[in-house]
Amino acid sequence: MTTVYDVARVAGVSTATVSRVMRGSALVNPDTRERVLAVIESLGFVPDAYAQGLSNRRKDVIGFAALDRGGAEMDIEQNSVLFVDQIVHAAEAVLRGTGYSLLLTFGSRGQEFEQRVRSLSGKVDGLLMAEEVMPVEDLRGLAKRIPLVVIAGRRDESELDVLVADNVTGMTALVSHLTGHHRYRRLCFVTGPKDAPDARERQAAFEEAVLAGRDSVIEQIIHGDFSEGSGAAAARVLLGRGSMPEAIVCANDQMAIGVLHELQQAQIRIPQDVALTGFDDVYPSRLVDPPLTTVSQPVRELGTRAAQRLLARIDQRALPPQAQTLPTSAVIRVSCGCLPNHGAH
Amino acid sequence: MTTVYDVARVAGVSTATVSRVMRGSALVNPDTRERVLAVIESLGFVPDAYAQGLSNRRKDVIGFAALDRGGAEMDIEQNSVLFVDQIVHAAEAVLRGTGYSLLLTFGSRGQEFEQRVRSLSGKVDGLLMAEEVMPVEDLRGLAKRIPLVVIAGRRDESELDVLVADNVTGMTALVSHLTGHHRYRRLCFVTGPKDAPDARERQAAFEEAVLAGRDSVIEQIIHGDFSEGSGAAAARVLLGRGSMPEAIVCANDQMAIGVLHELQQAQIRIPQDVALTGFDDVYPSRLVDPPLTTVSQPVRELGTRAAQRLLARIDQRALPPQAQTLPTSAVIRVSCGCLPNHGAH
DNA sequence: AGCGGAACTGTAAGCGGTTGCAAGGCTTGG
DNA sequence: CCAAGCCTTGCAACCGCTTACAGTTCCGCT
Repeated sequence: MTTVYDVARVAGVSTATVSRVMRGSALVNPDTRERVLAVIESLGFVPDAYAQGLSNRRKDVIGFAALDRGGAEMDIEQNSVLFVDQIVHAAEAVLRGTGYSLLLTFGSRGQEFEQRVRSLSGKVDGLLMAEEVMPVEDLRGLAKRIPLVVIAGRRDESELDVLVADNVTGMTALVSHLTGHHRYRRLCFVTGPKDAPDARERQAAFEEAVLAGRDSVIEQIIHGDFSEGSGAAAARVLLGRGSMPEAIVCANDQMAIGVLHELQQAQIRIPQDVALTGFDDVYPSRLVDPPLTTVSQPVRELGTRAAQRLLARIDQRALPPQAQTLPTSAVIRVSCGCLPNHGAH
Repeated sequence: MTTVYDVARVAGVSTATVSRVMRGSALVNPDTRERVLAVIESLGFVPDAYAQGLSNRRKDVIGFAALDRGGAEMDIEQNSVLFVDQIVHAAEAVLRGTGYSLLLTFGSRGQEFEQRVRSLSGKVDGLLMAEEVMPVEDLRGLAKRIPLVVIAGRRDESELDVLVADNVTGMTALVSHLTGHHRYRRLCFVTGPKDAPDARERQAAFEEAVLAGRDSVIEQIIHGDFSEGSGAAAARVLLGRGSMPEAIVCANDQMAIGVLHELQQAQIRIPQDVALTGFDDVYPSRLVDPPLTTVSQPVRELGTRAAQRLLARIDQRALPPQAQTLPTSAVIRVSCGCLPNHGAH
């Protein structure tokens, strides 16, 4: 690997001068600059970012840690990767302009992953964390040492920068569409994993909204884990009961898609026999037949704002922690029993 | 930020000892070790990875550069992100076990992006590059300085490690299904971007396969760019002609989905009025109605192998360059005119 | 008692950049 | 002709960690 020393030697100058040229300092004679640039070019010199980082006390790297539900072997369809990936792309787009790059780690909760995140924190200037990657107390500890922004973590965190989507209003609107507009009375809910704050919030909002309806009831709560497979399993539970509720509300789209396929396989028609809804409004939700009624989250916006907030905090570590809540809204398509074109595609 | 010096001072030892404890060296007195560990714990010390990297001459980071067709504002549906994201996840899963993490950069071809990749190369031990991120000559130059593995780049590269899917056999099988089994005669093709080697290969294979059929003809080639929108545009071109071909073959699934929606909007039925196929077998392709006949690529496998190959090369820089070709296969669903359950879902 | 060696620990020299400070060369003005 | 001052450049310290090498200390033996 060629270093500044090599360049300096070949160009017949000191390393200080090479460094000045690299960084575009004004105090270098134009002729010298040219000479050094030529050598850099011919040697294909690229400065070692680690040495620079050590000297500059900044690494120009942002870490991104997220849960990878399902482990290494998961396929895209079994997973909520779409959500995470959109956030990654959004964050990367923000950082791109600023010279930072994104360092990824995925994992599933546990010692090993926490260890990985810890060591990651030595490689970066700041950390973006999606969902509840680790216990809150550890999170607080981390935040003391390094700028940290949490995405879709628990809302009630006053000591951390958090970005969340407002699950409540979206879910409330959705349920009131089901119980009000459609007059469905008997509803089921398919939950997400217990360690996902979003999942818990959606469930709570669902329960509250149903109870708020005059005569609607929660017929059953079925546990899922955000995966399509767990949606299919939930459908099988329903099938096993012999009777369908009037509407099935899922904590995310992937599970709704799992439910959809499993029920259709069993000749149950959606929405004629039972209404079905999701949450997230991921890309595939509008592609399935019938198109899924769901709640749209500003996913990219979440990523964008999180990245911006992190940059701000890196700039100014003393910023008071702030929780930003982004709005969600029900998007009515067909699976709830509405006619096509009501508001779709 | 706390450093080894802080730890050493508090623990009353030298930095060398702290370092030994951190790295689990055997030559430290158990009592001393305990004491140092306690201090590390209480100070929340995490070693600066950059200083470690400088000293160890390894960074434990792998770079990943990919094209981000559509720019910063693209949404997931307008983009081939699904493909890239799957590769990222697969590669990350391989690296995870080895202590490496993945440093991402996306961009669209051009000076600025190449510059970004160059500087990225100073931050990593090796580079994974998806598609034709930069001109081949620059790629060769890069590869001289740093271990590099190209995914889905051009095949004919004997000086680089390359991983490609065998577009030809998949496309050939697909076309012969269309012209043989279904006896379609008049086919159209929607191309991908010119700078994507995969797109070029698929087109060439398509043309060759059609010409190989006795009486089938290429009715029209329509230019697309892998985005769903460009598929819709292609459909509009067809609609504008007044007549449909018998089959529309798209260079990827996203464009096929765009075509599908646009044609259905115009009351054209798939596959009754015109057959349609995609390429890649991304997750949504089985969700659309009708399910898309397409060609399945071992995307995750591509990412996995690329990462493994890169690790091997980092271990042993002198390895002779190698091109690995992974098989693809036609997956027959409904959009080609076959009945459901032929081989689907 | 004196010595060899094992077990620990400390000293200090890098790793490859950056940058404050000082020095050398020139220009300019008195 | 000399001093002052600007422009360039080099010297060397430092960023935080690792590790070769050089002590210390403490045993066990002879």
